[in-house]
Amino acid sequence: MGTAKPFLRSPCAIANSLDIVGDKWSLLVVRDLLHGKRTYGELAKSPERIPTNILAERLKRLAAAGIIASTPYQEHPLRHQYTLTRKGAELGSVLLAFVRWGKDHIPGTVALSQSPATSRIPPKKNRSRARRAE
Amino acid sequence: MGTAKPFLRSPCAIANSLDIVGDKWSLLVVRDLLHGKRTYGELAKSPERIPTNILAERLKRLAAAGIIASTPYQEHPLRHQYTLTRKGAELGSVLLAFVRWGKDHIPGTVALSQSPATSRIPPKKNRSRARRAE
DNA sequence: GGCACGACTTGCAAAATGCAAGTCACTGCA
DNA sequence: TGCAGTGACTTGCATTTTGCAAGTCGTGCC
Repeated sequence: MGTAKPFLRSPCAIANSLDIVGDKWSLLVVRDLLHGKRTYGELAKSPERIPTNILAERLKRLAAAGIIASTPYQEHPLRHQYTLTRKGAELGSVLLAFVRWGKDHIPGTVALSQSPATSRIPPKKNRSRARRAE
Repeated sequence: MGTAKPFLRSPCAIANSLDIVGDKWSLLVVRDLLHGKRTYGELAKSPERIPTNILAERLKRLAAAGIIASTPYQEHPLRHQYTLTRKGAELGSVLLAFVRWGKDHIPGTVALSQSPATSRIPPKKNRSRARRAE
């Protein structure tokens, strides 16, 4: 149990943070989640068009790292909604630092302001005929 | 000229920042430079042991992105010292956000406190016999 | 003269990325 | 009733990026 943490590279907090979210996509997923997106489809439609296989893998990785939590919101086709854990939400300060730096030093970039969007899970259009046997 | 920025993925400041430093090594190099390291050898000796080919490539990339500047500090074997530009130094706030997040959420990690080290460029032991023909 | 050392390069195997399809389980409508 | 969507993923590669191990170059030093 209490086996000492192996630390992939060193005990440095920065190095270990980068081992978790140090790639081109993870923080964009966190950004979208902070902005209120919740389903796979919404995440896949972000302007950067993350490849779907990578999105699926990142969601697993981030969940394994305790940054996001996925809870099923419907049983049958089995769909989940993804939300940030506290740990994940606190990456917000890192995102904020990136936004500031980017706007200051990369001409033309903008902060995709978060539109709370109040996106609910699929409007759940009343299923006219569905209902499986049983 | 005034050609519109292509924007690799989107105009988002975060996405564009990640296109520059969004990998496992770049920010560690920036960290070391902020901590006062200046030569290739010093950077290569960091606890994470960055592979030397990757270090050489990252230095080129960061220089091309205007994050670091390399100036020769000796002619003959031709050696450079690497320093952060203002743009690079301002990544400090991003690093700081990562340190805080890492220390709060990844047990056991620490901030490799910056030792100004006052590391000068090699002590320049007076060259006893060097001096090439000519 | 020759070994050692710092600063890079080169080669190559292994892993990650990106694109295009394919699959599964419904939903919607004729 | 049946068939074309649609959302949420998987699977298959081709390409690119890592990472490890050596190799090279030009001295410094004895």
